[in-house]
Amino acid sequence: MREDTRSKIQEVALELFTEQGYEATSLREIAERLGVTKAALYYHFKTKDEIAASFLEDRAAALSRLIEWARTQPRTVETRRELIRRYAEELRVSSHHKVMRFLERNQTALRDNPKHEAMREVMTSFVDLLAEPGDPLHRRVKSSLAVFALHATWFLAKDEECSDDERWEAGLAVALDLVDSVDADRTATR
Amino acid sequence: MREDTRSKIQEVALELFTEQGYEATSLREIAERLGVTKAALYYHFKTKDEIAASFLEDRAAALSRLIEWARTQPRTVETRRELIRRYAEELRVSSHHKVMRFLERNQTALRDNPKHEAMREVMTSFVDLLAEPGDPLHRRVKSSLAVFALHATWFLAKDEECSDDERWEAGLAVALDLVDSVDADRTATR
DNA sequence: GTCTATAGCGCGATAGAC
DNA sequence: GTCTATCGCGCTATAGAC
Repeated sequence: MREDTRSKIQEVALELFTEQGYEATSLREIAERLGVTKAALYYHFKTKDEIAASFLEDRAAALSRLIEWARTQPRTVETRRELIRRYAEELRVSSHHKVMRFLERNQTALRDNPKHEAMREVMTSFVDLLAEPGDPLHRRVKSSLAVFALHATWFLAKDEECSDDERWEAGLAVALDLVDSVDADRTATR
Repeated sequence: MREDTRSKIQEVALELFTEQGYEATSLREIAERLGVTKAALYYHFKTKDEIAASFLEDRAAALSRLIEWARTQPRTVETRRELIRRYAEELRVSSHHKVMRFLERNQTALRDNPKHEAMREVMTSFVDLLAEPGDPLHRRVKSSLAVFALHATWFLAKDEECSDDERWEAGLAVALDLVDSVDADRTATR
């Protein structure tokens, strides 16, 4: 119950940063929500940016592990399908989708955060694994959309008349479909 | 040369809001870039929010006209394909893609701006036109991705080794492909 | 590990001269 | 239509007691 003030700060900050925006959320609000003062936050994190960096770093590391795994595999459709499945699972079981939504909604505000830059690079590597080096632009766009399809199902308005599981399944189905479609196109024009 | 101070403010504001973020851009920066003072901006716009609202309103109106046209047409694949083509053209020839990029990167900051809310609603209507009322979730996700594909080609890093025209064509090709794919799926399961 | 108190700054916005 | 000057605020961050 002592040291998890730190993780409670992260949890509340992630929620407020996402819902109200990073810049629009003051440390006073975060502190108030936790029943402490601003000064207490500064014991756990040196700056406001460092709070954001803390969860970006965590998720970038998780993504890196996934990428490392993929690099040990042959560059086939099967590997790509499995990569999509594993990433979809990561989104489902961890806070990953929350962090991605925070990122998506605060792109400019995080512009100068080094961990944001690191996260962008990892995402680029991830998307690169879904395409072949020589693929034309339209295939690479489609491959990016596969990843975006997985995110979109978490980002879309929660007022749809369906459960999180249904949303997750729909996103996965569309992503796999896109990977297959890119592969079919590649085979057809070989 | 007189009244176009107003449009110069809009132009500079749109660029800075997009590159640095809405909240991170101060009125002082906009004024300095134009060689005037903050007070001059207040002659043309009552508040900072009103500057953002001014270009959101303009593009929401353009999109509404497109939607009105589509509503006079039969709900067929051909109409949907033409709708996608017309929207792609709007993105290409006007400032529309700049405004959409600004929107995409400043979602939380614009949260309380009424014109942002209006824009969201218009975009929802637009995506709804691409799907049938009874379509399952995965088809609606795919339809949204068609629109996102058009945006993505403008939003993606400009450091790709290709021209704006090539990017535009790739986005259009992928978007039309998705519309066709949704229609094929609909026909197959009828 | 959390508190009170405050420094120091830049912001959006306004008043009123020209 | 643009200026100078200024107000009032809330923010990040720090100092130092407990």
